[in-house]
Amino acid sequence: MKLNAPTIQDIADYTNVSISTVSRVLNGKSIVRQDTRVAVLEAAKILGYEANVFARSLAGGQSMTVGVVSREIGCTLYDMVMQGVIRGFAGTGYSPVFIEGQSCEDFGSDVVQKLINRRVDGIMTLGGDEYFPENLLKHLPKDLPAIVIGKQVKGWEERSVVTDNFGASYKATQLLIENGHRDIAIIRGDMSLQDAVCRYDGYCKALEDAGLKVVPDLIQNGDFLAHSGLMGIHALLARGKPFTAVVCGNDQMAIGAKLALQRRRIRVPEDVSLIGFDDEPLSAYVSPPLTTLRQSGVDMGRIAAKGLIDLISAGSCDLPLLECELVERESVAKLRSP
Amino acid sequence: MKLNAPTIQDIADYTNVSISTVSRVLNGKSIVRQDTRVAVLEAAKILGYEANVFARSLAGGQSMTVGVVSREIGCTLYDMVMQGVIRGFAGTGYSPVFIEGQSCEDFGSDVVQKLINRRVDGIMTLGGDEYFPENLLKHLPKDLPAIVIGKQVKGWEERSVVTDNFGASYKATQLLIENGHRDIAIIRGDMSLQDAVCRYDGYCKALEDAGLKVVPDLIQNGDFLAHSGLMGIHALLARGKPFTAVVCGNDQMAIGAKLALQRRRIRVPEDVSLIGFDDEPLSAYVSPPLTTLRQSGVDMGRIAAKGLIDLISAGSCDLPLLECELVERESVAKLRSP
DNA sequence: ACAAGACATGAAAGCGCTTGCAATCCTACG
DNA sequence: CGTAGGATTGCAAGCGCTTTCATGTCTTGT
Repeated sequence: MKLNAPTIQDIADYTNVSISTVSRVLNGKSIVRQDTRVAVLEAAKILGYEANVFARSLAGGQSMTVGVVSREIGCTLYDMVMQGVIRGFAGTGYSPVFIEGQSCEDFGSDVVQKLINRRVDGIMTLGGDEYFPENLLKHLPKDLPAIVIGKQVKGWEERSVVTDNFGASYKATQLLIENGHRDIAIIRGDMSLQDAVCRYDGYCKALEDAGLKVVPDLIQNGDFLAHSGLMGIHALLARGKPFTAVVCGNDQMAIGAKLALQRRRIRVPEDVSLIGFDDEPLSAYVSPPLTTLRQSGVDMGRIAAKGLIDLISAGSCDLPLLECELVERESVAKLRSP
Repeated sequence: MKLNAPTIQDIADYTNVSISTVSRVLNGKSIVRQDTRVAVLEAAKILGYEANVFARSLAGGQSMTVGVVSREIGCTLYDMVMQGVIRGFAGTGYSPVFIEGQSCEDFGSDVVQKLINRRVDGIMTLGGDEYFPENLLKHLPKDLPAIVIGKQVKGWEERSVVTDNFGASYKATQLLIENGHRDIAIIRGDMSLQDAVCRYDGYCKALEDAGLKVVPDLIQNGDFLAHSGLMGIHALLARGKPFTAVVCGNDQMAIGAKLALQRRRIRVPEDVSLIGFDDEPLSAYVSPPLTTLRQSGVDMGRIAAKGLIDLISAGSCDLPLLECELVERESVAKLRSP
C-alpha cells in the first residue's frame, strides 16, 4: 500500500535511461531501440508501475476518462446499458464519467463544456429523443471520438450502436398476423423517444405488407411503464373496437396490459395475444410467460464501450446493428376460428 | 467551446493578485481578506472558471473522484444502487469510478492500490458476502473516507447504509402468521450474501417468537433469480411436507415461485400465500400482484453518495438505518380453515 | 575513410494547481 | 511616533508526465 507509487522517474533510474525515453516506450508512439524498450517494459513490470492518470492528462496526454451523457435516466433498458458500459470499461484503464443532461436547449454547449473541462478522451450518448444527441453532437469538437447509443443519427451511422427496433417490431407484428390475427392493437411507448416511434413504424409496415389497415382506434399511447400498459388496455377496451392481439412497446407495458386483461376476465392468450419487447428477466416468469423480442442493454453498453475504445485508439470502430431475437413463449396463440 | 478554459492565472490577472491567493480562496481553507475573496470569487464567476481536476489532483489537492467498488454485479438491487450513486453524485463535482472486484483473496491490497493510484477522495463498497468489504476495508489507509453499502460491518456502523433486512423479514413472516399460517416455507437468497442471511434470521425469529418451529424441510435455497424460485417450489413440494405460505428472498424468486405454483394448479393466494422482497417495478403487475417489502436501491445509492461527500468535506456523516415498508397486495391471504 | 542522413536519447519547458516559507502590510499598544 | 505580532499575500518549488529541440551515435553510399 505504498502511497508513493512508482513513477517514470523510478523506471528511468532503474533502467539508466531518461524519463523521456521511458515515456516514449510507455506511450508506444515514438521510436525506441528494441532492447531499451524491453528493458523499460520489464522494469515497469517489476516496479509495478501504473501511470498517474492526472499527470498524464495534465501534460496533454490522454485522461483515460470518457464521458457518458444521458438524458434523464429511468428507463430500465438504459439502466442496463449503463451497467454494460461500466462493465465494458472495467479493466481497460478507462473510466466512464456520467453526466446527466438537464435542460434540452442548453444541452449542447453546456454539457460539452463540462466534458471538455473533464478532458474526456471520448464520449458516448445514451438514448435519444427529438433533439437529444443531435444538439450535443453538433457542439462537439470534430476530433473528439464519440459514439451514440440508442438513436440513429444522420451522419453517425458508423458510430452508433442501435438495435433494429423497426425490424424487430415488424417481426413481432408479423408473428401475430401469421397466427391469424387481423385486429391487432398497439400500445406505444413514449413517442418522444426514437425507440418508440421505430417500433410503431415496424408495426405499421407489417400491417400494410399483409394488406391490413392501421386503425387509429387500435393505437394507444403509453410511456414504457407497466401502469401505462394497464391503462392502455382500459382505454382500448373503452373504444369498443374489438381486437384479438396487442403488440406492446416493451415488456413492462405488456405485463401491465396482461394484468388489466386478466382483471377483466379476458384470457391471455386464449382471448387476446400479447407480445412485448426487451425480454426482461421477469418476463419469462409471469403467467402466461411473455412472448417478446430479446434485446440486451448490457450487451449494447459493452459493445459501445469497446467501440469507443477502438475509436479512441485506432481512429475507427466496427459496430454491428443489433438484431432482436424473437422469444416465443406463451402469450401469443393462434386466433380461434370465430 | 473554448478549449483553453480559464485558469487560476486568468483569475489572478483579472484580479491583480497572485495565483496563490486565488488558489487559497478557491479552496477556502486559508485566510484571505474579505474583499480579496469577494473579488476573486466574482472574477471566477465572470470568467466561467472551473477547476482543472487533473492539475488539482496532481498538486496534491482533491481528485474529485470517488471509488465505487463492488463484487461481481448482477443483482438487480445493486444495479439500482449504482444508478442511485451515479445520480447522487451528479452535479456535485465528484465523479464515481467503478471498480469491479475479481478474486476475493487479493481483493484487499490489489484494489486498494488501484484506488490509491486513482487518487480517490473516498470510496464506497457495494454489497457484501463473507469476506468482501472487510478484506478491503482493513487495507484502507485509515484516513481515507469510506462508506459501506449493504453490509453491516463491525466498527463501521456509523458509516454504512444498510436496510433492516432482519426486521423486514420478521415483519413479512409475522404478516403470514397473523393471517393464520403455521406451515411457512422459505426460499432463501444466495446465503453467501449477508442480505440473504439476515432475511433468513428474521424469518426464524418471527417463527420462534410465535411459538412456531423452524422446520428444515421447509427451507429451500435459491440465488435471488426467478428461476431458483421456480425450482425452489418444486423442491419444496417434492419433500412432501405441506405448507400454506412461503416467504421469498426477493421478488424475482417470489415470481418464479408463483409460476411454479400456478403450473401445478396450486392457487396463489387461495392455496398458498407468497411474499417477496424489494418491490420491483413489475411486482405490482403480476397476477396476483405481489405482497412485498419495499426497498429502494436508488435511494440507498443516493444516500450513500451524500454521506460520502459529507464524510469527505465535513469529516462526518449521518446515515439512517433504512426501514422497509410492507406493501400489501394480493399474494397473501388468510389461511382457510382446513 | 568521410559526409549525410537515419536513429536514439537526453535536457528542459511546461500542463494548472497546491503549499511551505518569506516578505509585506496592518493593527494595536507603549 | 515606533514597533511587535498577527493577518495577508507573493514566490517558487514541485506533483508526474508529454513533447519539442538539440545532441549524439550508427549506418550507408561513394
